Amino acid sequence: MAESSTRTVERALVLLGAVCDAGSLSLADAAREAELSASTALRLLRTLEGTGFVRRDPLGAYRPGLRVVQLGAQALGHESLVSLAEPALERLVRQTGESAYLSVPSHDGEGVYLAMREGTHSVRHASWIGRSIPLDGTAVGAVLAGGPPAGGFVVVRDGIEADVTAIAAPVSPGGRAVAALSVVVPSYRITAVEARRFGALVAQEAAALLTPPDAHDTATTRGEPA
Amino acid sequence: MAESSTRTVERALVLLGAVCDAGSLSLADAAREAELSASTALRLLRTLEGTGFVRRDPLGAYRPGLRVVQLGAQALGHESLVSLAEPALERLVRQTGESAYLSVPSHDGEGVYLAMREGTHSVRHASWIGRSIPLDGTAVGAVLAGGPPAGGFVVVRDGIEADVTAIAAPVSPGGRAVAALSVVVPSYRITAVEARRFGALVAQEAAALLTPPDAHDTATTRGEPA
DNA sequence: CTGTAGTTTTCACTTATTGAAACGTCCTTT
DNA sequence: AAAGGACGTTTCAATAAGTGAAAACTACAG
Repeated sequence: MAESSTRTVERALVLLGAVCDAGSLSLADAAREAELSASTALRLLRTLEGTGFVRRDPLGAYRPGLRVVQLGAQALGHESLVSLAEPALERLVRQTGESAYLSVPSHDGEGVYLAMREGTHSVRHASWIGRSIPLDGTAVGAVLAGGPPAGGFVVVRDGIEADVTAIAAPVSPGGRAVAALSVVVPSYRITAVEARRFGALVAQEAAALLTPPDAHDTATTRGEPA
Repeated sequence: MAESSTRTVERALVLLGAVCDAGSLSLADAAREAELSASTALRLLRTLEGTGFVRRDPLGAYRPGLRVVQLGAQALGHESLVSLAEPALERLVRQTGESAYLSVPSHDGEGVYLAMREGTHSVRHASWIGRSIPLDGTAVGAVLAGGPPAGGFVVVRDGIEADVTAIAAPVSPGGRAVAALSVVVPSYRITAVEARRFGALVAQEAAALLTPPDAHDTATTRGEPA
């Protein structure tokens, strides 16, 4: 039912998230962000600092530490989806000229961009890996949260971001969407017809993503040899 | 003096680190790794799970969660060093044909690879972003831990890894090494003369890395507008 | 010089974390 | 088939450990 969580740890993690989200945060700001008293926030941040998860810059502000970078990079490496998706993103960029993304549902009812490939146009959509995206009113959200879309893909013109059209398709092995491929285009550049063409491409890549039925990373599972 | 740390949080972070290092860990293994009782480990891992820092795979094993990937990717993006170093790594690969790395000292007396560029040779060194490297007996370690090397760079032939020669130079604005650039080559492929040539290249790039005297990322500092 | 905001330390309160023990389950061994 | 072992999970009493108000101290701004 409710969550059996350790409050201290939860708070520390919120703090860590706040620091990472902001990129740089003063103690007071961090405390406010996490709704903690200054003394508690200080203590927790010190712990995070001691373990390398945050560091203080010369002005005393808290910043993400190297441990975060290290663990994140490791995790990204292990994330088989990302490596699997790279070729697909590559192809989408080649075929559409636009930036292509891989995103997955996050734990808190949002989505996260896991990988991207920049488009070739000089005016392109500027987003980035690790960014959270709301599931409401976005193409990615529609395919991640909702059931399988009608034509296999979703087009959202001028959703949360004006002047931008997003085209997304679900990666759903066995029905449930575990990820989304998407292409994001400045709206002025795309017609309804072309959007459908792109949609078909995205849907095709998304469908093909997990079809090669091999066990890709069973090697590193469960402890080491003796 | 000693560290004023919250034990609970420290333990949880150790657990998180263990899971990320292993890529996949059973509860019992994680508990052993962190030297915790099973019940404590379970409770803490549940907290980490609830916040998205770890997730359980279908077999019940713990794996790094999306939050880790997200925060790590964000941090990597903010890490100005990485973006600054990209062109330098690129150039090193072009000039040497070998894999080039950016690494920084970690909090625990080790180093971490932050960025790399793969070499063009078909036989190349396989390492990866986020990997820890000992500071003893490595070229990177020598420049990160020790003072400024004699010729501006360090060559270590067959250090911890046999058959591999590493050439590293420190990025040290104002004396202290904050990072290292390095090139790693299969030993059979490189002569002493060429090693010196590479060394000069690496040293040159390392020295130039932080010279453009501009404040590169003051923009995102300290909260948002109003 | 006075006032406001931030960072840090201290300390008494008590809440929230802890780990041994017990239980059920799923394998492996005999 | 039965015994043994390892794992995941739950419970619960003991107490270790986290908490936040307040005060001290610093740094600015008016």
